Amino acid sequence: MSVARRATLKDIAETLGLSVNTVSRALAGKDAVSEHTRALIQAEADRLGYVPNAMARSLVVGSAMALGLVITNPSNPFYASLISAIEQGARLHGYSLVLMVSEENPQNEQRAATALQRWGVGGAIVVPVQHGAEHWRRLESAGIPLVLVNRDLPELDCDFVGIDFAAGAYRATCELLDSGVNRLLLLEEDLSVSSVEDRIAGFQRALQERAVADHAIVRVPTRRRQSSALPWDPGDAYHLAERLIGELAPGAGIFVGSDYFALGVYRALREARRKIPTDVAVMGFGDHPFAAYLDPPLSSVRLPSAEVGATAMKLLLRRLDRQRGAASSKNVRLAPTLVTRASTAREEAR
Amino acid sequence: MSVARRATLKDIAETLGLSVNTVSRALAGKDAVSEHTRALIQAEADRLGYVPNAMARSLVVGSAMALGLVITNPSNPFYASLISAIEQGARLHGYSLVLMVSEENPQNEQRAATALQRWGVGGAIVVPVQHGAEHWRRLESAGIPLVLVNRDLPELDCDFVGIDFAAGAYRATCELLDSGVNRLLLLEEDLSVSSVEDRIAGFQRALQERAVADHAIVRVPTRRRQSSALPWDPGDAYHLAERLIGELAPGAGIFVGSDYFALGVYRALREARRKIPTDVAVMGFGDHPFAAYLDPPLSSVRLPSAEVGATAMKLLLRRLDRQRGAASSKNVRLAPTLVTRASTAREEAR
DNA sequence: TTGAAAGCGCTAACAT
DNA sequence: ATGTTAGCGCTTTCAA
Repeated sequence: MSVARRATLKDIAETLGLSVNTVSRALAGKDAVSEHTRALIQAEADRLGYVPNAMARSLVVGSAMALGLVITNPSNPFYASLISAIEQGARLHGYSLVLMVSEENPQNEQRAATALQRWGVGGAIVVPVQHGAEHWRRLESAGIPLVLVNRDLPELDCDFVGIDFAAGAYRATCELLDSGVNRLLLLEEDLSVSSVEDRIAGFQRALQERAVADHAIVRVPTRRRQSSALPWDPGDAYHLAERLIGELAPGAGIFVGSDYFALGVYRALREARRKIPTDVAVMGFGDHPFAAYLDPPLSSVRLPSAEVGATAMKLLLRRLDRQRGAASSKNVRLAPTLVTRASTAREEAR
Repeated sequence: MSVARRATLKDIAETLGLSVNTVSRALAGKDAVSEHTRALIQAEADRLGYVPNAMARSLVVGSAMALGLVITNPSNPFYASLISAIEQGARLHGYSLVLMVSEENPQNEQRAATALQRWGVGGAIVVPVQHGAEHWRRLESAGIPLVLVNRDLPELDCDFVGIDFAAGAYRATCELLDSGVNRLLLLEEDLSVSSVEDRIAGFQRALQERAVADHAIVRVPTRRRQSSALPWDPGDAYHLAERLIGELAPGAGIFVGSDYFALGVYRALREARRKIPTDVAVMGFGDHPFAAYLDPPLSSVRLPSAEVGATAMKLLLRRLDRQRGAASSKNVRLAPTLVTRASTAREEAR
């Protein structure tokens, strides 16, 4: 394998007896080049397989046609589809995407911030770990616009796109109550991140409004607490549900923070021979692809993940266009949709 | 928000009355700098919040501390965990990761190849679309090592890491037969990619070895055929299974190309009041997190996705170290593991 | 131990 | 329409 040195503008210029500058302008599609020479240059560039050097270009123009994306965990389906949407947006606008993963680890996140600055990305979309924000502030004051996703950082004055988890949980809880449930359990991860807290808030608001006294919030201990960005484990919910089931009088409802937890709850109920929704209604969160195919199909809260990504990208591009436009920072919260299925069927229909 | 110009070596050098060169060496941790000046320089760098300019550096040294990852679809759980593993590997070795998504579209893939070359990545890990490889050959001859994942490109002489889908399908089929099944159905996507073809080959080999005459391969028409990188849709399998179920005498077995298809099959069987595995045994593929929690728990073929990622990264780093070491290209095929659950329980146990 | 000079590949300003 | 010059921020000779 002969490793040919990469062709440069100079190579083209020399064989054609032109100046580097002319070649640059021709290839950049600028005016002030005769059609004739342009054709010559193009031909020679093709012949040599010329590929412009992005680093040299970026060095001159001061910033790279690259954007950063910092997330906590690409394996999480929500973030996976976020990546999808954001990469697509970047690609369609001619940007490359530098992906960094924090694994929920503040130190990784700091390194990521620095790396993005090193690379001179034009801007970044970040799902922050929510432990300190100096490193992000540094980026901002270096003129690198940030868009926060999913978790806000009040210390930072930048765009934010998230999902209204509280509203989703509120509606889900109402739906459970409307279905005729008289005792409600919330199974939620034992993590202090805003998504969890917002869900709890929404849950509580619904209960207060309807003065439902009989309810409990059960925090599920999770490995995710220590080991960062692990997936939700249905087993965690299963073990907990197994123990709780005895206390569940018929007419109870269980709302879980993730469809994965619902899987565990389903199994526990199955093994205890409790019927869903007759004995216990179940409401999921996330509307994963499998939700509709469980037995019975699981009601769940659908999260507009692709929309979140697209919106974040839109906001970032807006900043990038109106260079340092003093546009005040936006705060967008997209509403989840409730998908009602048999696991929360109304009493009359049971 | 005041946009401070980014500090450079020159800034540090000037305030300290040193040469740019000395500052560079000090910050790069090289010898030939007195401890005293090194400390001074470090202090000043910290004060100014100096962050080295990766583009300038790369321009000089000729290649960037960045690697490329080109995949077809980040939303696919398999690729999601591939991203995870590869990003982690890159990070631990000081590389940044440029992510490009082809969406199974050859044109996108070509653009990705070019973009990677522009950015001067040191190497790339690629899940190719399998429609032409000239653009990849270009990268290789430019001295950018490639590692192919999941789908091989015979035209290219580079490292390959994949999963032995055929072996997985073979073992899964054997397991079904051992469980006492007398008629076998394979539900497979109507796509001509090597993963699908290999699964079919493994299936057929098992049947031939045991001289099982009663079997059929049903290709499931899928939107994925046209619209590229869509997710597997359980509904596709559901609709098909609905129609096929009439023909299934008790003792039949269904092997599906994806656990998502199994979801559809489960529903169809449920609605037809056919018991799993008593009436029909079901074997999945992929061992998604939900498989163990279905009713009955779904036997499936577990794919070592993280291992694939880690191996690919290892091979790439090997190339990167022994610069253009003429090491012959490796061809690694990792074996999937069969996870046996109730959906294929042995006859005697039924 | 430190500095001066050159140059990586490109673009931007200013000639011509 | 084309060329010249300068410089982006850094590293790499080679001298001192």
